[in-house]
Amino acid sequence: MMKRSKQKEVILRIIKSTSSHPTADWIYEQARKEIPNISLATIYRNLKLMKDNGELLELDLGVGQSHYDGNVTNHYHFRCDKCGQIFDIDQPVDKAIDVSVARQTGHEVTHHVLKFRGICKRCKK
Amino acid sequence: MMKRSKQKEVILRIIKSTSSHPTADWIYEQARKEIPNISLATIYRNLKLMKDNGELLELDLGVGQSHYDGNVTNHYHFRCDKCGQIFDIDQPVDKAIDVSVARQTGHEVTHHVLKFRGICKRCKK
DNA sequence: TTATTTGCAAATCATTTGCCCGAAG
DNA sequence: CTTCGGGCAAATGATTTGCAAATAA
Repeated sequence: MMKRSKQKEVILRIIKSTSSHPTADWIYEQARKEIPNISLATIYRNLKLMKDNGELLELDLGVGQSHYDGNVTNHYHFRCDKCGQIFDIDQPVDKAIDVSVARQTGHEVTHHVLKFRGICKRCKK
Repeated sequence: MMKRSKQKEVILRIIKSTSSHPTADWIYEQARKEIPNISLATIYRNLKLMKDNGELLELDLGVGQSHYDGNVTNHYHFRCDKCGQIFDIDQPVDKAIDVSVARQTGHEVTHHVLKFRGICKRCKK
């Protein structure tokens, strides 16, 4: 019962075609190029729907806005403390650590979120 | 040049004497018991000051308010997706992974933040 | 037709700020 | 004294919501 709409298509296409981990705002600006009167609320509404649908990830970096990621395969991120840019980390996800923590704590561990912080290659120069 | 004040003392004492990873709001309620007319803005102002001073940590769990932790030694956390409670994870911090990511990406990695998610022991029952 | 979705504006919610007063050094 | 910290209320910024009109099924 989820209707498709032009705005949904545009939003999903924008997210799937970038690896820049954009914010809702950036997606909004891009979408406006195709649908000039699209509303920011529509962006947020659809991002949430698609997130709940497993079509994208919401990254909470703890600073300002959320970032969204069209790459739904589990992976880690690095955030530059200077320019704020987010990079994917090409490092295998360690499932064993979840098991280890579950055994140690007695909690049921479904997954973990790992974020690296520092200064990116470019800003370092 | 940081003046000491009764409110600073109270706030710091509250945080240092719990391992419940409280929110600013909870700290506010506790502080009111000792200083009834203390302001929430004062709580936030001092939490930020103390964070910048390295006296406490701010945990951003990506859901609602920030949580604060008087334990400044680097450690991991687990958040229950049902009750929202946060638990410390007694697992050694893996510094080697920072080095590995730095080598692989060329970025300067200062640290990483690792959060486990799932259902806690209590909620699981 | 009729259930969803949209755009818009107003509402939330956590956090921050401006301002003027009181307290610390 | 004189500067910094505090209380209060108003401002902010990101995200959400209510609602009537538009649109997909």
